[in-house]
Amino acid sequence: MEQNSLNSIDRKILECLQEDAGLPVADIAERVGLSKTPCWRRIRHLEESGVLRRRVALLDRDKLNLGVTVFVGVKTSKHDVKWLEEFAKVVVNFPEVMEFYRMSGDVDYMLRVVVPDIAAYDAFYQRLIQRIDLTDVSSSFAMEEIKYTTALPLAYAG
Amino acid sequence: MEQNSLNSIDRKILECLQEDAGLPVADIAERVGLSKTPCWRRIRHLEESGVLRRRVALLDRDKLNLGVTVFVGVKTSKHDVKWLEEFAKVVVNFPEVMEFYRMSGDVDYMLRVVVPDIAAYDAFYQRLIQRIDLTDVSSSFAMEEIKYTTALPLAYAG
DNA sequence: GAATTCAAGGAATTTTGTTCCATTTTTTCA
DNA sequence: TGAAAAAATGGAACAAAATTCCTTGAATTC
Repeated sequence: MEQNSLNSIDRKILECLQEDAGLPVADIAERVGLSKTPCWRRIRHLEESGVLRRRVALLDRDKLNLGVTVFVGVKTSKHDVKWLEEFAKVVVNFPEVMEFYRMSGDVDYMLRVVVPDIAAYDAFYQRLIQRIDLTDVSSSFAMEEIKYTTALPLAYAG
Repeated sequence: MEQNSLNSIDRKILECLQEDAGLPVADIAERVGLSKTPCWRRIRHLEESGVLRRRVALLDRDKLNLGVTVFVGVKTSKHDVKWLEEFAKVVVNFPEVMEFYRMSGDVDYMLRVVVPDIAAYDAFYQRLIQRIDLTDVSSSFAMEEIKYTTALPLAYAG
């Protein structure tokens, strides 16, 4: 029994839901060539197994006056666990920080920060370095968002 | 009449939906202190005005074997419009590219790429440079995703 | 302060989600 | 190979949610 691996129907279902999580089950069922009951059960199974994590609303950045995206690179010499945990905790709690990664290579951490304007970014920056001691921080501003998607590339998914 | 600006109820509604787009209107209504009809109308209005763009399903990267995130910086000397459009078109069409920005400063473009493993990233990279002539490309690998959210910081929103 | 516009809420209706059960298909294993 | 078991399917019944309708209350205008 294939407990985990997705077959082509499950993949199609996920593709649909990545595009539009509000699609009625009946519509999805039709697209994937099933009737609604088995389709519904597959969706529930995908939820239970955790493949389908959640459904969220995506808002318009510009309409909400949040047009500025900044990528922040952080280099640090302090590599002790305690400092790291503190650092992570502080950063995670800023709602302006939408993504936060520990990196290999040039920078140690990378943040994607969203704010209304440069002034707000500066304010954010001040609040950040006030809470944690950061020496080497570099900020790169995005001039244009050419693509932003939450849809994972399922072509690979096995 | 305040055609655009959100009042505190609209913001609460958006906060709810950014967290869980599947929440029944009745539940949201209760949380924001309205009955379902006016709450439903506000949601529809937010949709119609485009503030609420869409509802999507978020999947589990690891469970789908897509654990590798790479940030790709591209520098280019070719700044003519034609090349740029071609470049953008090619990049956008790669499903592995989840984010794509034109940047100020050090690099001209930045991509966030999601793939199963390093080998798949290399394959992606080969396909990319095969399609467009890129000279200066740098790849940084994320070791750990500490935070990833699609929820915009609405504290600012006016 | 009356008229008008706008937002709200309860109830009815429609749509969609969910369960139930019988049937078909697939898999297992003798 | 073929019967038994397991798993998946689909239609119908049921439950829950979304959507509409209509009336009432509040705010704004002139």
